[in-house]
Amino acid sequence: MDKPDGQAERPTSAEQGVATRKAIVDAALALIGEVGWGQVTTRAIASRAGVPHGAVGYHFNGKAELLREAATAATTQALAEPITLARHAGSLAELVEGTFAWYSGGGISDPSVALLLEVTREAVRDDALRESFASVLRDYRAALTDLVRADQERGAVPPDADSAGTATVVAALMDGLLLHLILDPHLDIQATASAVRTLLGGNR
Amino acid sequence: MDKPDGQAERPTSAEQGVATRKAIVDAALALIGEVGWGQVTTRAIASRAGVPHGAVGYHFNGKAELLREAATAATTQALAEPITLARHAGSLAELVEGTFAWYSGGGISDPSVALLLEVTREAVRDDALRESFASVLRDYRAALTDLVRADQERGAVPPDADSAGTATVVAALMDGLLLHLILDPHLDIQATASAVRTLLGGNR
Amino acid sequence: MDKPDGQAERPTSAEQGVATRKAIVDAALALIGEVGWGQVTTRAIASRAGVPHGAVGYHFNGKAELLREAATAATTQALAEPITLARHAGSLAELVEGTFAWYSGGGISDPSVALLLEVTREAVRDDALRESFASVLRDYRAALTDLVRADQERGAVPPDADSAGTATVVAALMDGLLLHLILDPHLDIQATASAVRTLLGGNR
Amino acid sequence: MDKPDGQAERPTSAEQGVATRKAIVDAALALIGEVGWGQVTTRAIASRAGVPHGAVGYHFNGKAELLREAATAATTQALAEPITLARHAGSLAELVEGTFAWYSGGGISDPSVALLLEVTREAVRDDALRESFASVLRDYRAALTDLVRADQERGAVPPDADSAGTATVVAALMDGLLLHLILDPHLDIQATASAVRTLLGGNR
DNA sequence: TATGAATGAGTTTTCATTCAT
DNA sequence: GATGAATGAAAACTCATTCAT
Repeated sequence: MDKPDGQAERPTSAEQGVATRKAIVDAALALIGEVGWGQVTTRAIASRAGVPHGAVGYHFNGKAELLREAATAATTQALAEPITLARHAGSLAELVEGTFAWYSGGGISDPSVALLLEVTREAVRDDALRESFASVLRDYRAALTDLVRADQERGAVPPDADSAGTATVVAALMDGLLLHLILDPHLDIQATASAVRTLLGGNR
Repeated sequence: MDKPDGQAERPTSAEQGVATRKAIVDAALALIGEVGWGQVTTRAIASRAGVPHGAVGYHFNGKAELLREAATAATTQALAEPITLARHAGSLAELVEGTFAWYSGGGISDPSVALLLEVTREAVRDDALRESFASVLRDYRAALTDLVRADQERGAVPPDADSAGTATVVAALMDGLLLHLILDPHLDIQATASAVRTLLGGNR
Repeated sequence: MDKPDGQAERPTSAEQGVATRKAIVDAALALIGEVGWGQVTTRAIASRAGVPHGAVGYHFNGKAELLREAATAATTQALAEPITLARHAGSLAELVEGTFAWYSGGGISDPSVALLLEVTREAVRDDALRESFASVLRDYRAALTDLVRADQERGAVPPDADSAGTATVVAALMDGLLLHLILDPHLDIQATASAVRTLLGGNR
Repeated sequence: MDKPDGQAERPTSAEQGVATRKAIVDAALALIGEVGWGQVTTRAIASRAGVPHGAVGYHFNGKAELLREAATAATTQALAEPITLARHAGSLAELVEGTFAWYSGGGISDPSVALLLEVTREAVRDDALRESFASVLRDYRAALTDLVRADQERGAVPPDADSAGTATVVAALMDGLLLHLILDPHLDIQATASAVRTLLGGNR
């Protein structure tokens, strides 16, 4: 702990190390999203992070380890908000509407979207990364499952529907739509939203 | 001295050139799927295609042009079968069931899945590639839209649902599910299929 | 010989070969001046000449031989006009004034200037090329020497001056000035011309 | 632990870097003169400089930048001695005689002559290089102009001659002669020197 | 005779990693 | 602990030349 008198002007060596590590990871994440995983260089990371080039090799055992650590952190960070939203949503319909609103408002341009696509691509060939990403996704689907169950108790979702399966359907639908939007920005979101309302609402 | 019977024993120089080009593109596609877009090297492509290294530079203006040409061809090829299936399916339900069966049967391991993910990632930063991919996707959604309309006439899909929107929903759902399956192979496909049946069937 | 009836529509194979050779040499010369000796490629030559790429290798034993042949022709061509002018000039003063006028009129931008500089540079390391260039220069200086002698008889140049040496001085002066003009286009030509007049005229 | 007496036995990292840079530039200059600008390769430079190949790319942003930096330094270095000689010469005649003596003694074979010719050729297509070369040449002509003025006060050069123009004439004459000597080593220097003496001396 | 596809040697450039200070 | 200069492996690209047709 810092001296209780508040004299914390000079950070300790250890604190400095932690700050440098974080700066490097943050810079790596930003660059992955901007230029793509394969185009990220250690020099660019150091430059973006404002740390000397040697610091990258000093704090991480090679670029691969750094990127993996960054990517693992990224999935958790990027899904933290969606998970929180799912946990606090009043109903599936509310969550879905909110997501559509975000898409319509240009959410596709969010840096985290490109970043997550990069991480997904990388996860195909990196089991550790995939498992870590899958774990976060399971948390997300779990939150959705709870929401589905609440909706079922309320009668908004058919009681005979598999709750986990329904959660997966909703998650897959929204993520798949994001994918199509990335590739075709002119896709008609409103018509899609309307169709979703009809399908989900048709059960009532 | 071409025999008039049309039996061209030896390929002409031009024919050989076309064959070499194709071999290079095919090798590039295989490698993109196997090792990832960024890890593909011209040497590896040449080696895989069984042509000398210089041939790559001779037939294409640099690696970028080669990969883009290959990727453009790939999207068309990879979606040709799904589009055909959609055009010949008797109903949306039949198509969806077939897709689920393919997923259950290990379809995720199909090389074209990894390839399409690579191309998608690349398309984010390459407008020409994205537009070409988007065009194929529009064809795919158009086939699905026709199927939705047929189902609506038959009463299997609510007549008030937006047909194009519904087609997008189905496409996004299946592609998003593929994405989740890539990241989490243990995901319960059956429960998801069941939920989809309930949701789609609930309209009846 | 062509048929006396004038039926020369189709050039003979030999004539075609000569024409192709010339087209290649001309294209090579143009390119040397434009992009520099070392940047000239056989493909660019063929393209500029409007002949198939294979024709270059067919008509010349390699690029080096082609460029040397072209360069040899170039020196003769480029100095043909100055030599003619020297042979027909009424006096040294007239020739010098004409040269200054050409310099003032933008003669430095003439493609042959850049070409001759390229050839000179190359001649340093190619004895055959240097000897051929030197031979043309000797012709040029010989024409100037005759002019000096005529001036001496007329009393415009001191009779005790070495005529060949004076010719060399004049040639070197004009060429050296060209060199300085290439490097420093803002050089004051008029002041230089004035000084030359004073020096040459001072003998009277 | 640097000794306070200033005797730095081991060069610091930064000092070493400067030395490496210089070694590379020097090697580049030597090679330009020996094999010609276009034939210089980074491998050859590294080899000649005794540094690893990668060092070239590390210290310079590409071959072009390296050669330009080297060439800029070369012009200054190569003209440093002529400029000094001009500034300390007692008269124009003395300087000219000294130059002729140098030419007669084989000065044309001096590596810097070939190097300057290479740089001149390159300067035609590189404005920055040309301007840097032109600047040095202006210094040279300025030194000659001062010499001409001194000669005019002494009566060795006509008072009505434009001093700057006369300086340019002398510089152009000597450089042009060098050019002719490069191309025709058998040129009679003595006759030329004699003619120059007559012309310059004729003013008296 | 003439073509242009094919080849492979050689060059520049990039960059993660290492290591002396 | 920290730095940044240095290294060398690997990649893409260029291009003169060759050769089958």
